[in-house]
Amino acid sequence: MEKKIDNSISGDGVAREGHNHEEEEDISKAVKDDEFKTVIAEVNEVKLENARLKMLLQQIEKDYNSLQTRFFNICQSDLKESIGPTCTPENIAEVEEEYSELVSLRLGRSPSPSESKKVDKKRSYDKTREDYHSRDQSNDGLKLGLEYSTGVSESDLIKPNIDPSPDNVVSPSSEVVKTAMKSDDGSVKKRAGDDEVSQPNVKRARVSVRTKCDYPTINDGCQWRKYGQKISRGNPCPRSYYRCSVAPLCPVRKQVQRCLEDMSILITTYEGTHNHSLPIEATAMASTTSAAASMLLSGSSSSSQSSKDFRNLPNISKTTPLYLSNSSSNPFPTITLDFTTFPTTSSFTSFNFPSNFQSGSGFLSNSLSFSSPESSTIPKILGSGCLNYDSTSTLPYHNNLINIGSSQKQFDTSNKLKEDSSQQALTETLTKAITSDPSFQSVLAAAISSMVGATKT
DNA sequence: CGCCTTTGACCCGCGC
DNA sequence: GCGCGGGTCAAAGGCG
Repeated sequence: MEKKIDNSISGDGVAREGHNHEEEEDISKAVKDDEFKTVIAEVNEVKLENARLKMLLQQIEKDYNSLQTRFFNICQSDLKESIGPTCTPENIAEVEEEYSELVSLRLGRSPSPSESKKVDKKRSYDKTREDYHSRDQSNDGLKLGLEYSTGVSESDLIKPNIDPSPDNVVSPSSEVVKTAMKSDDGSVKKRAGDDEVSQPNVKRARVSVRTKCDYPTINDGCQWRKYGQKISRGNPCPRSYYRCSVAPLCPVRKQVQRCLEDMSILITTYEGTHNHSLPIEATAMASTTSAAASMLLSGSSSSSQSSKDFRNLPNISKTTPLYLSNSSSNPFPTITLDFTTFPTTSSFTSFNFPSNFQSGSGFLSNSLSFSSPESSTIPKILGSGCLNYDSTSTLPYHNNLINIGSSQKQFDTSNKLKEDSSQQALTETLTKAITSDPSFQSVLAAAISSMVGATKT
């Protein structure tokens, strides 16, 4: 009896338990279903997003390809023009070779024969630098679009957002690549902080800034430590060598020298990119020089071609040489920003340096004047004040000149009539320049950032 | 004490 | 190979 009761009780109990368990299972099942549905919905959303991104990517690729085609067509048409009616295969080969040297922005460009030789020489020169050189080659070979090769980003960023980091092109070496150097006893020692300078064939851009300044050096907001001084040939004024002392491993250097023609003009040449944060007052100069160097590198040819380049540009008259831009003594592509002139009719103030940047001594810049052999690729922009762009030598910096395109048109901005009549063409050309040349965009960006920075401070 | 400038020596590339 | 010039090193000294 007891057992029956027990059984019945226990049986009831089991039945009840089973019922409860089923309910719980139902509930958990419902919850799981909900979760499953949610996950599926999320997956679907992700899929949609993915599809959208794919489409975007395809669109970008499409745009890129069309731009590439257009660019190539332009190159081809220029090529044909330069070949002229007497068009022989030899001619074509010759001109193409020349183009390959002149146009470093050329899409998919492979190094010119001379460059290849250089590279080979480099490799035989020092195997320890092979990695670096291959990187350099890759930088050299194809630089396109708005992508800046920023070694800076790998370590530390300069404050301005727009940092084209020319010297990433210039100085990926600015990271930790130390130059080996043989000492007297034959052993190999390292030169502290000599990251890029002793890379003999590395393509390095320099940005030369001409300012009217009574002080020994301009105050660009950065901290510098002098490490050497030399009296260069032909100029009684000594050249001083400074190294950035903000960060111990910063590869940036600058040379300061007075101009022989005008002792009031101070020529400051910057080299390298800061691998650390900069004080806000130093960012304007840093971004500007970076942008300028970026532009230089993206469109520069090797220095050895300067004479050939000049030959191709009879319209460009050579001006008084600067010591730092002497092709024989300066194997590096150099870009010169001339802030010694004062345009009166310009409305485009591109570089506003901090007030302590010797603005009182007449430092004011308004634009860039490009006189370049690479006219086919580097848009000639704006000038009064001036930025002279060239591979090795400083080309004439005409006040109030705008050199545009390969035709080397010159717009006298001081002449209002001409300005009005050419306004439309200028706008069109500038639009083309902005849309076609990433380097120009970088300079423009730097200029804008400088302006924004100036208004903020 | 740390940072900077000065300055002579040294290294290296290049032209002859 | 040698000389020249540019660029850098590193010891010594100054300065705050």
